[in-house]
Amino acid sequence: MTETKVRPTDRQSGKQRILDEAMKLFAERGFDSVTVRDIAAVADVSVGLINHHFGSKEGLREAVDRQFIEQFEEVLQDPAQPDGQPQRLRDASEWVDGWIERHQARWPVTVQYFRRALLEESEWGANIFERFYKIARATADRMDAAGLVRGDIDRLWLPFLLIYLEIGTILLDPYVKRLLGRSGFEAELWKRRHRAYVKLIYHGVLPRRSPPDAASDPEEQA
Amino acid sequence: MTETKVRPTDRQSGKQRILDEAMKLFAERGFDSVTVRDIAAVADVSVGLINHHFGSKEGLREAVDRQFIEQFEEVLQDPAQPDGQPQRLRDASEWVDGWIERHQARWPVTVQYFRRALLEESEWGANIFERFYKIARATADRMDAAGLVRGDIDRLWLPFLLIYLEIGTILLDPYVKRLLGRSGFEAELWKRRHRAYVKLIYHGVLPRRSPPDAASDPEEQA
DNA sequence: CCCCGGGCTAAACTATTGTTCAGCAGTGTG
DNA sequence: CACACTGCTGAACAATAGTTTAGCCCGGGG
Repeated sequence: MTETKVRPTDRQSGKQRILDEAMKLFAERGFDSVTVRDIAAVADVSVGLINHHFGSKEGLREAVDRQFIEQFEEVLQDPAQPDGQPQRLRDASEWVDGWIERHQARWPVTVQYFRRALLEESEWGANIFERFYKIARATADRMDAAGLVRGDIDRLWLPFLLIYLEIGTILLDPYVKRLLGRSGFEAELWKRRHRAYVKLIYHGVLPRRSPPDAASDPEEQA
Repeated sequence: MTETKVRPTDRQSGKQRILDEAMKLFAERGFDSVTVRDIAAVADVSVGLINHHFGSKEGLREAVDRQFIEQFEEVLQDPAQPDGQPQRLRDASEWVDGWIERHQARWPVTVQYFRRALLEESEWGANIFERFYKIARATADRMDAAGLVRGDIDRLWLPFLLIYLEIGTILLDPYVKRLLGRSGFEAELWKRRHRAYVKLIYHGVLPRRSPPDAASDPEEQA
């Protein structure tokens, strides 16, 4: 056996390893599908240590959630956006995208964890969604106040549609990956997506003037 | 005990009840979080019957998946859209929305199950996503051919953005429900959302002419 | 009438999984 | 040197959950 074990001093504490590996596993497979023995194995600690530090598996979940939220909060106060809310939609989406990029660069697992939290409808997942909503809503309101939103646009749904575009990207990325062969979060693809996103929201897809052989407004076509 | 038991002849077979109740529970809590005893309890059968009919819990999952796909396929061949692909985006989204409405009206669980399927990244969930993609892609291509898509629109991302809007609605509905107090799939809200969705895609949110006190193109603002 | 077979039950059985606990190794302190 | 403290181990334990099995009920032939 050529053990490639790192010497104790070189690696973080067992407690931290448990936290990190548990987060990975929960993100990949979901809480119930992961056993404490799985975690102990990849974290290279004994099963007992988990309960020693966290009391129970449920306690571990809470600790992992806490760690995630901590990182998340930290990033929400990102210095790139210091004074309150962004002024324009573009800023907002850039801000959100930037968040994802930074978040993902440092903790690829976190995006996955976020995905699971939303889909599993945890209480704090709902809180995070609500924060997204508030940001989207505030942005839409501000654009509106600046006269950047047409009168016939539905004020109720606009913020949600913005969120769907943003979060849909996160939730469905695994499938995009299958189709495109690579993640939509790879730098190049991701920036391209961002531009498409901003353009769609501002201008829609229709040509400014009527196309050659189509009625002026396809919505009104028979 | 005033047992309100339905007489055997009045209700469907135990096998079918297991199938239906398992689908509900899997949809709500996910496969691993549901025990065979949970299922047996709500289906009002003995634990043994599950393995009797399906061999194992895994066999039950496959049967439930099969039933879901069956219903799903059935609906994909919906007579409302008999001859091939829709011609215009509006038709496509109406078709998809209509699908959801009918699907949800008859099997509210199905939407939830779909949601879970996407989360758990099952093989057939990926297939369904791919079908969504093909529909969205074909629609975008057809609009493009009809000259309804501006030249500067990103052809790669457009179909995905359409999907994000559609599927985001499904995946995030639980949270919308919390914020709005009711599901985005309630008839009135849902139609409103649909109009907002179509309008956003066609025209974006910007006024056609420059607003009073804003530059003509906010993207080019400093 | 007997017997067969399918649908079904309930208890027993087994494997898995969360939890507990007695104790070991290293470190620092009086 | 004794002592305590912390991080940690791993076997044992208990609860949970999937599976197996002997057998009941009942309707339909032979």
